[in-house]
Amino acid sequence: MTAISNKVINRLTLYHCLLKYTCKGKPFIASSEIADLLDLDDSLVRKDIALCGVLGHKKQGYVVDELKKSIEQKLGFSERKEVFIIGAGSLGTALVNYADFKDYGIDILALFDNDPNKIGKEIGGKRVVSLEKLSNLISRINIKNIILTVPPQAAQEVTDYAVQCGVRFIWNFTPTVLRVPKTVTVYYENIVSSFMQMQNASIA
Amino acid sequence: MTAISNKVINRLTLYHCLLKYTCKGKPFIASSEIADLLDLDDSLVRKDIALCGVLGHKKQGYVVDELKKSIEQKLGFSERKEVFIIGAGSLGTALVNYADFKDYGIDILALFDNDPNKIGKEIGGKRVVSLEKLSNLISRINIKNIILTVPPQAAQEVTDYAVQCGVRFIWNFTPTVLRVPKTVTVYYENIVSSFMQMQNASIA
DNA sequence: TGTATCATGTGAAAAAAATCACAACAGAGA
DNA sequence: TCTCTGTTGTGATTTTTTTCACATGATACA
Ligand SMILES: NC(=O)c1ccc[n+]([C@@H]2O[C@H](COP(=O)([O-])OP(=O)(O)OC[C@H]3O[C@@H](n4cnc5c(N)ncnc54)[C@H](O)[C@@H]3O)[C@@H](O)[C@H]2O)c1
Ligand SMILES: NC(=O)c1ccc[n+]([C@@H]2O[C@H](COP(=O)([O-])OP(=O)(O)OC[C@H]3O[C@@H](n4cnc5c(N)ncnc54)[C@H](O)[C@@H]3O)[C@@H](O)[C@H]2O)c1
Repeated sequence: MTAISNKVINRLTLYHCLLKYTCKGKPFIASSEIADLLDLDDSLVRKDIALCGVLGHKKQGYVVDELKKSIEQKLGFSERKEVFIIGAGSLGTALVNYADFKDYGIDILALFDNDPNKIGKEIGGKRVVSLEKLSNLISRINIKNIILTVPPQAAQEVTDYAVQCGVRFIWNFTPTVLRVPKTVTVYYENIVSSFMQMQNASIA
Repeated sequence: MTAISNKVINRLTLYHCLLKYTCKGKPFIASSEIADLLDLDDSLVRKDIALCGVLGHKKQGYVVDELKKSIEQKLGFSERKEVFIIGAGSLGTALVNYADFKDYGIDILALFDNDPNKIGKEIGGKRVVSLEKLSNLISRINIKNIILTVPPQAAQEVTDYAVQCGVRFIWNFTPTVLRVPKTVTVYYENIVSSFMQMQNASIA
C-alpha cells in the first residue's frame, strides 16, 4: 500500500463528490467525463482511479457505484474519526452544522470555548464545554484531532494547551502559523489562498 | 510578469499570515525561520520570496514589513474584490463574519437566499436579498465573484442562474461538481479533502 | 580596521506530477 | 459473425516543483 499524494487525495474527493451528486442514477462513467467536468486530463483521472484498484470496462467506463465505494475505502471515509472543535463561534457553529461530515466519517463530539455565556449550551446538537475540561476529556476518550476556530490572537495559546493535552492533529482554520512539536501535524485551512488561486486562474 | 503557480500562492499567503501574526514587532526574518515553522526547505522559501521581488539582507534576513507588503502587492490583497454570497445559512453567515477578509481586499456586498424568512434581514451587517434580484444587481454593479453556500441539491440550479446573470468566478463551498461554460471558473473549496490530507500526513 | 560568520541568491540535480501516445480489446451495431 | 469504435491501462516523455550545494558578500564583533 503505497502512500498517496495530497494532490491525488484532493482529486479523489472531487471525483467522489461528482459520483455522489452529479452522477446519481448513472451506472457507468468514463474517465473523459470526469476529466471534462473537472478540467483535467483523462489519463490523469485513469491513473488516479487505478490507485484505488478499480478496473474500468472498455467502451463503458467505470461502474459508478464501485468506483465511489473504492474511493471511500481508499481514503478511509468509513473509518470513524472523532474530533473536537475549539472555538464555538460563527465558524465553529457552521462546521458542527455541516451535514456531510458524517459521510466522510468525521464525527464532531463537542465544542470547547472559554465564553461563560456559551458553555453548557448546545450548538447543532453538540455540547459546548469549558476549554479547561479538554485535558480531562482527552484522557478519558482518546481524541487525536481538533478543529481550531478561535480568534487568531488566541490560536497559539490554545494550541499549546491542546498539544499538552495530547492532541496530534490540528485542523487550523485561523489565519495564523502555529509553533508545534514535530510530533504534531498542523493542517492550514488557508481559505483566502483558495480565493487568490481562483482569481489567478483568469490570468494564467 | 510571469504567472505564479497555485502552490506558490498558497505558500505566500501562509508566509503572510506568519508575518502578520507570528512576527509582529520583529524587524527581520530569515528564510530558515519561515521554513522551520512551515516545515519547508529554506531555499524554497527564498525562491518564493524572490518571485515577489524582495531582496534580503545577508546575516539578517528579510525586512518583515517590506516582505509583508510585497506579498500583499504580488497577490493583489489591496485590490478590492467584490463578492456576493449565495446561500445565507450557517456557512454563509460564518463567511460574512470573517473579519480578516477585508485585509485581503475581499468585500462581501450582500447575501442572496430564497428563504422568505431570511430575505430582508441583515447578517453580519449585510443585507439578505432574494435570489431573483441577483440578475438586476449584477448588471447594476458589475460583480464577477460569488461564494456558493447553498445546499448541494440546489448547487447546479443556482449556478446555472448565476452564470446566466454574468458571474465569472464561483467559489464553491458545496460538495458538488458544477457544470459551467469554459468562460467561468469554479474553485472547489474541498474542505473534507483537507482533513484527509492531514490524516495522511501521519502515514506518509 | 580586519576577519569570520551566516544568510542570501541561484544554478544544477533530483524528484514528482502531468501529459502524450498508443496498444489492447470489450462491446455496439451491421 | 464480423468489423469498427471508443475507452481503458500504461509505458515514455515532458513539464513542474523541490532539493541540493555553494559562491557571494554584508554584517557583527574582536
Ligand atoms: N468566519 C469564517 O468564515 C472564517 C473563515 C476563515 C477563518 N476564520 C477564522 O476562524 C476563527 C474563528 O472565526 P469566527 O468567525 O468563528 O470567530 P468568532 O469570534 O465568532 O468565534 C471565536 C470563538 O472562540 C472563542 N474563544 C476566544 N478565545 C478563546 C480561548 N482562549 N479559548 C477558547 N475559546 C476561545 C470565542 O468565545 C468565540 O466563541 C478566527 O481565527 C477566524 O479568523 C473564520
Ligand atoms: N456548514 C459548513 O461548515 C460547511 C462546510 C463545508 C461545506 N458546506 C456546504 O455549504 C453549503 C451550505 O452549508 P450550510 O451549513 O450553510 O447550509 P444551510 O442549510 O445552513 O444554508 C443553506 C442556505 O441556502 C439557502 N438556499 C437553499 N436553496 C436555495 C436556493 N435555491 N437559492 C438560494 N438560496 C437557497 C437556504 O435557505 C439556506 O439559507 C452546503 O452545500 C454544505 O454542504 C458547509
